[in-house]
Amino acid sequence: MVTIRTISEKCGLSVAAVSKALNGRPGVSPEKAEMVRQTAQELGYFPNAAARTLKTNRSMNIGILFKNVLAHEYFSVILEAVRDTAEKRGYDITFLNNPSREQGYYEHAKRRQCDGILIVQPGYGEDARAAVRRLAESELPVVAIDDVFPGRTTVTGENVASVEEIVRYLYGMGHTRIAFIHGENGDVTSQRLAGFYRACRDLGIAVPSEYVVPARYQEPADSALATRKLLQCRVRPTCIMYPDDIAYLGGQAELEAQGLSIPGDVSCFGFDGIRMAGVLRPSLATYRQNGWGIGATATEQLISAIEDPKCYVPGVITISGSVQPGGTVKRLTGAEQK
Amino acid sequence: MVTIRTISEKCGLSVAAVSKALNGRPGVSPEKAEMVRQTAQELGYFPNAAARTLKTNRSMNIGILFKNVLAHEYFSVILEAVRDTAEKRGYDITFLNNPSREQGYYEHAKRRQCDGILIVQPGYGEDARAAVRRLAESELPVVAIDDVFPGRTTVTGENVASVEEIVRYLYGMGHTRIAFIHGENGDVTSQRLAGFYRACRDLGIAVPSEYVVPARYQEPADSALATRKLLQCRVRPTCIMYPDDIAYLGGQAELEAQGLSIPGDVSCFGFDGIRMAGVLRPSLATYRQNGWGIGATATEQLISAIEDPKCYVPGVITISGSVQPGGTVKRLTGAEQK
DNA sequence: ACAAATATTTCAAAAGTTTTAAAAATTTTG
DNA sequence: CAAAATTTTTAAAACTTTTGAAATATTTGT
Repeated sequence: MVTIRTISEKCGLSVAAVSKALNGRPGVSPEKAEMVRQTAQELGYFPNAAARTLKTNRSMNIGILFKNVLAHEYFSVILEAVRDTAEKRGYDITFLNNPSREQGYYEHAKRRQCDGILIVQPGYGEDARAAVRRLAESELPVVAIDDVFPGRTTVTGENVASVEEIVRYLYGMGHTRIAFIHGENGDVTSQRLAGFYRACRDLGIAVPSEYVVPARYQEPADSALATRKLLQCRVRPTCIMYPDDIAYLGGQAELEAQGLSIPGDVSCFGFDGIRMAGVLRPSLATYRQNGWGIGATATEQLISAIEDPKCYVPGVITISGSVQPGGTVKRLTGAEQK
Repeated sequence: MVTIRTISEKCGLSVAAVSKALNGRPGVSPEKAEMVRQTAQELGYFPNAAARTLKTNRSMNIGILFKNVLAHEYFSVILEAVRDTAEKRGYDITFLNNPSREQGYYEHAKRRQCDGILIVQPGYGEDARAAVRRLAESELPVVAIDDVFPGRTTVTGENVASVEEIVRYLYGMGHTRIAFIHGENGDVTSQRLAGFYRACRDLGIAVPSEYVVPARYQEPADSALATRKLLQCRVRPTCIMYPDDIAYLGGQAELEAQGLSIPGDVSCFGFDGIRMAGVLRPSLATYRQNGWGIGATATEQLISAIEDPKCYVPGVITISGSVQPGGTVKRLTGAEQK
């Protein structure tokens, strides 16, 4: 194995000099530094991360909580962005294991000397919840995505403004009877609901309570059921907003089963903007989340905080997306609006 | 920081004794061992991975090549399986960075002391290809998924048999005019083609050359175009097989645009069995790959090889999936078969 | 040219763990 | 009960790197 010592012998220098040269530290003459780099190259030297970590207590490693979410394209994109950003800054990423009795997230992170932690909303149960809190309350730099912890930095997609924007868009297309099928309880959902109510109020749109129906994210069956309920309203909505693009598929199936056409009879709007949306026929109008931006920003924030704790600003950073029009929303004529 | 030494002082033992006790090594009396474990627990001790790695030259870390594939559900599932399996065996996983001039996959893996490497078919370009080969030819244990390297273990989904099974299924449903839109060149595609031709020959199905059309994986637009071509055949196929489920969406759009119904006028068959397939209307008949099995098996193989090199058996391990029937395939009556 | 200042290089220690060989304590055997 | 065998414990070295202090060499000002 070729180590810093091998190089030092070959160059007739001390290991200290070699270390400094390799790290571009002052205290070694330019010629010798060049010579060292040259030799390292020839010998095929690469630094031993473990030794470096042991000595410096820095691992250039970011721990990441990421559970059961890979199947959602939104999270996949976030992960790609995290990976890409971390790589550019010279960091590796390590998945933190599911917490067990003898080792929680925090213990795992410490054992691996993680320099910081990224919490990407894991589908955690009650037990894991405690382990997450332990992490959030630790001395480690932590940045969370789509989840808020006191005193911590959070990066999240627009939730209030996005739904407002959607409602405005639909209103602009002539819709005033807008139904909203929303996801299960949580910060994200309550914010989206707030956005929905606010936009409706601002635009003077009345919202019958039966137009707001609960369902779950990523569960087409729930949305199918919710859609059926909506179709039974005395005054049928002209447009239905779904919790997300996948959930929309359930609504689509239900509408089709009832012999209704999209957007001829009912317009639809998704959320997330996954690739599939543009491929469906009719293409799904949706709100395109900037998953890449969210992942990249969170990672940048975390690394900045790692490298200079003064950079750590607790609070929520919101990354906005944009309405992506599609064939599922029909422009209503005056007559249709009634 | 609480280290092995802290424990040794508290227990009045040497650090060596503590190390042995903690690792369940012989040479320390049961009572003292218990006492050490107890104290470690109380003090909240966790071993320093860097120090351990430095000394033992084992990192309990698996390097993984994984690029640009997260957006495909098939690969997401594989990654989840890898993660889960590695975790159960006490290993962490580290993404290997994109190769740069000064650091290829191999260098990164060595720098981080990875104990073994998992190559999950990355969408690599020509330059990365060289870095992959370097890895595959290294002394490190390597297991590849869906790609073959001489002298290495490969875990892959069924490619020949799967397509044979599909054709038999379609034949059983009364189809004999079966078209195949296939993905871009590569081992996977050529195997699937081989399976297609073999099954057709065995069943006595004639395959006009115009029934086999090239496209790309995960590219609906390609498949839309290919579908249009197929519809221009003098004798129109009764069923079209697509490269994958996402690609099918392009075909679906094209057929709809031409005013043809699925499966009334044309039956369709996908590949991969992603979740969406069951949610579409009509539900997509597809071949469900056992992504979890592939990921788990590959990881098991790799870890076995790491822990006992004698376990390393070069060759291809095939994990089979299964035909998943769906609404896009119509059972043809005698008359329709013509 | 010489002391002072500056730049370069080397030395030695340290980080936390494992491992080996040797020492000490205990148990078994003749 | 002493000697031999076995078990338990200890001390020290090693793994590779970084770092601050000490030592050496070089340059500058007078």
